[in-house]
Amino acid sequence: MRIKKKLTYHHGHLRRLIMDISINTIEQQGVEGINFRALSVMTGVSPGAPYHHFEDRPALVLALAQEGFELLEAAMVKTSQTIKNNPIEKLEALANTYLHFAVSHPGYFKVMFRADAVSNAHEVLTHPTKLMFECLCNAIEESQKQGTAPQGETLPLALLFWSTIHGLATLLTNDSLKKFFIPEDKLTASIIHLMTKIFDTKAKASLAQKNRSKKSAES
Amino acid sequence: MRIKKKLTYHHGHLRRLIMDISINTIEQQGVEGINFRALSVMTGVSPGAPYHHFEDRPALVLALAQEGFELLEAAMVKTSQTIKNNPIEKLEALANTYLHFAVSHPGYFKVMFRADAVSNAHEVLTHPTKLMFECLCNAIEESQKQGTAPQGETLPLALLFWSTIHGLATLLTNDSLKKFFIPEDKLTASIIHLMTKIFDTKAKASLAQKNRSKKSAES
DNA sequence: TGTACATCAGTGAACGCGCGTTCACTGATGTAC
DNA sequence: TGTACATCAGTGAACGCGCGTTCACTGATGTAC
Repeated sequence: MRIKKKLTYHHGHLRRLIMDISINTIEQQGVEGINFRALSVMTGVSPGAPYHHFEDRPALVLALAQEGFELLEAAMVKTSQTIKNNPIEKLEALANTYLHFAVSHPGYFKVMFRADAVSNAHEVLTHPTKLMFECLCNAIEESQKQGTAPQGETLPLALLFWSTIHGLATLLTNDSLKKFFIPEDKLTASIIHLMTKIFDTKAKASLAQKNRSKKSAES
Repeated sequence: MRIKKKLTYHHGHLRRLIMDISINTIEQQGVEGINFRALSVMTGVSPGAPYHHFEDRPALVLALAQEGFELLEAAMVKTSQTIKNNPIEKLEALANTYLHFAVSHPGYFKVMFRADAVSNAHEVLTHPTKLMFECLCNAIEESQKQGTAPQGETLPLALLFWSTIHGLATLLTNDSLKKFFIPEDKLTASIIHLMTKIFDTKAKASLAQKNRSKKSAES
């Protein structure tokens, strides 16, 4: 294996390059910004070349979404396995992982969560998403067993948790917060911490406690 | 004012019709589905006619987003004013209003929260959004004063609340839940209720309480 | 109440380019023997 | 180690249409007097 000569006839990593540039494009212009012709120009290749790696445009979009879901899933699984015996801490770490993924890979995040004809119900997308969601469910269930999350069905709680981190990720990546008021970086971590604390029934009890004593101090 | 004759030379409500059809199109195909030529066909009008009502395609998209934000803001303000003296109930009602808007107007919801060059930082969008967010902030602040929400800064709490309802709305409107597992209609209301309860420090204390007594019963 | 005129909101033909996609081709690479 | 051959991954010219946009025009509507 020698150092790859430049300007070989065979590009060598065209598929990878196309996907990377696409993600970059999506970050700036959204998924509609993806353009096979422009892509061929940017990769220094003829217009037909990309078709040796992606059947058509929708196939590229699907491949990007799939890769995104797999990256996110891998990150969540890894976080999940790293932290043992402390479900609340694990929940907070999972939330941070999710947020960090969205913020540092907004292109992937955008292409993953768009309901178009292509992506809907494709097994290659649903599978990693289910695994990712399982991480949340498991962490919450552990937390419930330990008595640090509200009792009852796990599913609604997990969905609530997912909604929260997904919503924050969405508002961050679509610039809703930047546009309107918020110094993002500072707040994100504290919001996640707040969320975890609110989820934690024990901590919550103490919040109410603090609250009550404060009130009685006032009166 | 007589009944409007059909087939007048002047259409009479072309602008309204174009916007309605656009929203419909977005529901099914996303914002990229909007197409001036198709729109002129669907409204039974020549290709040039829409340009008397919208400067260009981006202007139409902006108008749709603006209308969406105004509708949402109006709904939130109305809900906010309807419920007095019960901040927790108001919070839950606001959440339901937000969710209901997203689910019953997915076209508006989609066009509102997309970060493209057009919509970014446009005053016509930021203004109603700020007012909407203020509804949340006020309700949470009231709740804090009453001692039914965690103390501390209001902003992070409000942002957390917004994230949650926005995340759930997003996951619902982009079919993430439908695709993967969830019977939406049943869960939505119960999740919102759960969220509100979790937010409510008093109710939370009782959750932890129930929890503790259950644990001691087990041991 | 009728007439003149400005303005509004259509028509429909035309322009033009962006962009996805195809195709016959050819140079590079890998593998069998 | 060299040769033959299959396969892979490029080239570059061409096709064609979808779609935004323009423009000179004209019919309808409203208002001043």
